[in-house]
Amino acid sequence: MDTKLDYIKKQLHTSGYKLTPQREATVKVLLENEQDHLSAEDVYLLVKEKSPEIGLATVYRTLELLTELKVVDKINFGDGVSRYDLRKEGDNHFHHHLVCIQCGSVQEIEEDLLDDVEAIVEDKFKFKVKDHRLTFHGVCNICQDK
Amino acid sequence: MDTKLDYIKKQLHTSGYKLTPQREATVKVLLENEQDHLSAEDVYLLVKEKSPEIGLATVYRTLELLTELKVVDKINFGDGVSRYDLRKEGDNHFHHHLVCIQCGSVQEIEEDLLDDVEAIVEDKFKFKVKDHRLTFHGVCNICQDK
DNA sequence: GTGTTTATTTATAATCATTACAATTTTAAA
DNA sequence: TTTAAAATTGTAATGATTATAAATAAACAC
Ligand SMILES: [Mn+2]
Ligand SMILES: [Mn+2]
Ligand SMILES: [Zn+2]
Ligand SMILES: [Zn+2]
Repeated sequence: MDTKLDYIKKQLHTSGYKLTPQREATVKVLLENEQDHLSAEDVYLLVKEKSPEIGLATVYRTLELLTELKVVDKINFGDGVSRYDLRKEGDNHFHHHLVCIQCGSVQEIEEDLLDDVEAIVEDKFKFKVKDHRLTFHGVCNICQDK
Repeated sequence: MDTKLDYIKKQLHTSGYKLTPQREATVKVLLENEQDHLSAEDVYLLVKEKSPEIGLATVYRTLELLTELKVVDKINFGDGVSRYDLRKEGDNHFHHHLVCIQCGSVQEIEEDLLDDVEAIVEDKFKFKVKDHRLTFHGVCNICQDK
């Protein structure tokens, strides 16, 4: 956990930003809830539990900054809010998601799986791929057993 | 164009809805701008040119209805608005997009390309795929030549 | 056809996420 | 210390979307 925090601290420093107490509190919440897909409001409420003096605007600005630095990915599952997803250290492509249309659960896929598709896109459409967003909508294994 | 309108009319009727003049005007705007990715506001402004008496709420409700019926897909490219994309007749999966991070252009890919990936998802994760969203972010061929 | 219910639309107000702003505090530099 | 830059705070403003109530239009029953 601290290794990851240090790594993020370095990423901030590299771009000329400091890890302020508020930013640290925000990053810690993200690290402690890595499997979730928290909205800005979610993060704000969790940060406030340990640092009640933090402002909502700061959380928004921190998440925006982390998004710019590619520490997190901002994603939208179609409900009205943006959600923030920590990137695994070293990953240069965003991971994929399986959204269940029955129970709403969100499962993650670490494997890239898109090498072939990207090759086609680069070849046929002459499009230089930098990143991607892939979400499948369907029925999760638990809901299938009902 | 009229064939497509009739087809959509049928889809509405099948689900117990009528093609009111307002809905027809909205669908026509979508058909006339098939290559674009219009926001609700965009659609509203275009509809108003020919039917000035239409209300914004009606456009929103119509787009919502068409989304439920899978006549259109609601998509979010990360700017603050939802955009609406007509499905090609008979397509049961949403098409893909190439978003240029330099000029902002959005290119469409009709080919599915995901058969193999979906097979893996269904097999390995026991997830029954119903639909997908795939967007590549990168540099379009025009911007590469600069 | 007349009266009655239901669906739809309209204009507008309310909501809610996000962003902008001005004042204040913290940190770094001189 | 004095000064300047960076960051934060609380709150106001914005802007997209949704909810509401009154008005219209369409479908239905007699
Ligand atoms: Mn995720
Ligand atoms: Mn499209
Ligand atoms: Zn499920
Ligand atoms: Zn471009």
